[in-house]
Amino acid sequence: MKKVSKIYNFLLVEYGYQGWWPLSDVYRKTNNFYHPNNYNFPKNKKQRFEICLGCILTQNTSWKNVEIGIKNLKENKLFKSRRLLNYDLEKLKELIKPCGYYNQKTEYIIEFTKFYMANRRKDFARENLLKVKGVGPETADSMLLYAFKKPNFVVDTYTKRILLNLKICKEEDDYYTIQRLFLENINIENIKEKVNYFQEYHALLVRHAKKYYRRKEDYKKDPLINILK
DNA sequence: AACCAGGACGTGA
DNA sequence: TCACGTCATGGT
Repeated sequence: MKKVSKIYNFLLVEYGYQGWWPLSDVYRKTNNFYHPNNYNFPKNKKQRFEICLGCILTQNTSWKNVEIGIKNLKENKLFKSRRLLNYDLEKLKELIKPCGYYNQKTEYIIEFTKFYMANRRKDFARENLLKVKGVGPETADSMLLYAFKKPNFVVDTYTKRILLNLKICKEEDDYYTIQRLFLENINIENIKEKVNYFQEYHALLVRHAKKYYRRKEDYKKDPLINILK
């Protein structure tokens, strides 16, 4: 099935490099979170930690909202795990409030940070990440792919919505069925290249979905339908 | 002004 | 396992 690579090629030409994962201090002067066609991130521990927290904060929430929370955290120098754990709980909730679900997310972030500190010298195993309260399959894969550069494919609701519309998957397909579709239809050997590819692919799918998959009446306008014929 | 956003958890069946 | 309710702010 060459559909997987056909989709990628089309999206890349259509939208260009997306520069994920967005980071608050990439281009400080322009206040731009993105770094298109530069996969050399994270550059340090703070950036890695910021990505992990961002993965939790963006659960079922627009990135615009998350940006506000990220800025709040950054202004208070909270991308250091020990400092975050010692920070006042109610103040922390206030900083995270713009991200929505702020009570849960504050708890999730604290739980994750404890895990993060306890395992900082080891490699984060996916199964262990999933034991952390607030870290599900997508969040775990996002962290592994963007913060730890592991070749995992991130499946979000947009991904399934697109594949359903293109009749590439079925309604009853679960997370891992869809993930396998991508993992098994890529012939890139080099791990580094594979990571870059998966990072870009997921970002492109999100970009594309924002254009054609917010309202149902737009689904049929998706140019990918014709591309795959 | 309703509707939804780069999900995950807890519950009951 | 699985369907369903819940969590919540900010943008369109």
